Amino acid sequence: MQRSRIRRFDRGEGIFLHQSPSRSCYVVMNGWVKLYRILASGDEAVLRMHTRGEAFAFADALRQGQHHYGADAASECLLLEIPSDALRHILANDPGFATVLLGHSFEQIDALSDQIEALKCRSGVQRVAAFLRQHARPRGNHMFVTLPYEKVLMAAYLGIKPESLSRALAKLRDVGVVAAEGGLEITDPDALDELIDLRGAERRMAAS
Amino acid sequence: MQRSRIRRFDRGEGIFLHQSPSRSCYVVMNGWVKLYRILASGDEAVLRMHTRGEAFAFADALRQGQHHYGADAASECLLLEIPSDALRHILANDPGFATVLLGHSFEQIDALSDQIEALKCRSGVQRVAAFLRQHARPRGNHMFVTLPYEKVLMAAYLGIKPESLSRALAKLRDVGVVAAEGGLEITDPDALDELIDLRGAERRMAAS
DNA sequence: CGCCCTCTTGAACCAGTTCAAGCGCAGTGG
DNA sequence: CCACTGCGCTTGAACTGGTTCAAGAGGGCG
Repeated sequence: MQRSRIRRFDRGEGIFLHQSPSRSCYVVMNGWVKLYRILASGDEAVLRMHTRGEAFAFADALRQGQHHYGADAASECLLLEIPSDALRHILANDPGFATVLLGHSFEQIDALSDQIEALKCRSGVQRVAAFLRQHARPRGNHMFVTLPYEKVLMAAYLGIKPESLSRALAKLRDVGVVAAEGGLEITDPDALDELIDLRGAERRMAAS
Repeated sequence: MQRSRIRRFDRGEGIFLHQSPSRSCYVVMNGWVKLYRILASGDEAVLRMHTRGEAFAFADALRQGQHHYGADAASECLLLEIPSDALRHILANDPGFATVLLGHSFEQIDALSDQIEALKCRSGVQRVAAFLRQHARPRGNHMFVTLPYEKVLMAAYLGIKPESLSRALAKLRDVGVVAAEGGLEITDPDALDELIDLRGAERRMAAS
């Protein structure tokens, strides 16, 4: 573990590139990291966002190949950088470590499955609403969301354009999502939950 | 391993339900299996399709909780059913087995990431095209796709409605995808690849 | 034959994109 | 001190991709 080190990244700084050789894996100590791919078309697909306590690039490190995605700092952040061979060394010597990694992989799979579920079945507004619910924390006697990063990035993560995100948030004002000092306040969480579970036909009914 | 057994399922038959207690995991010997969730809205999200040689529900089996998704036979299929505690027993006694499971998990993560990439950046037609390329096999001096299951299911997997899939395939006829005995023939794979990598603005140019 | 099931097609409609303009604000330089 | 610029975000209007609803074609089967 003494071979690992803490590194600081500025907002927007690259951590590693897609298809670069994998030399390390990372644990987020602070801030946000974006995992993404640039397609042949030039579009960027944001695969995952990671924050404090979460790990990434473990799979790439263990397989000793290239990174399966790129990683950028989405905000200023601190990362624990673990060299790939150090990781493999731990895995070979500590039998319990494989189980820890397995557990971690399973959580990733769950998170990705949730995303796919949302992309296939929910509208943009619903995905935004779900995103807000997920990031909402109690504050005083209301729920409060501190937007974790810029809206351009949030939109990319949700699979919509920034303009659509802007319009989605405008619509959510009717359901008690109001701009507040440094974020958004959710005055009626139940209404938000209800909106998230609406199916297509019901959405139109509700809009009228 | 003598505690495992081979089971046969008919097309459409349920294998296990979402949130039912996890008692076994499976390896597909033959046929296709659909992993899905039913949302509160009533919509169905198809998360993954698995075929010969692929495994599923391992994560659920090891975590000893409930299934994180439902599973149905998409076609008639043969599955190797492994009881959860047998799996845990192997994991505890065979140190190399954890590595195998890890590798398997990483492949799942890659597959899910690819899906997210497609859903966030590609149009419906492009996803259909990519699906066909992925399933195309050489046959004579052409590429040929045997459609693996009904189009309703294929559409759900691709995150579009059956009608849209039908129209997408109609559009792809212009790019050399022609109906043939028992499937589709791809006369110009390069054209298909090109279409897959087109970005929004270029798509409209090409359409004219 | 009639029935069901899968798939296709058409027309109206809606969600999200695109392009363009405009606002508020921080940083810069005259 | 204030114009100027760049950036993040919002808003409007036109447009497109995909959905919805409804109708119909074709095949398999009792």
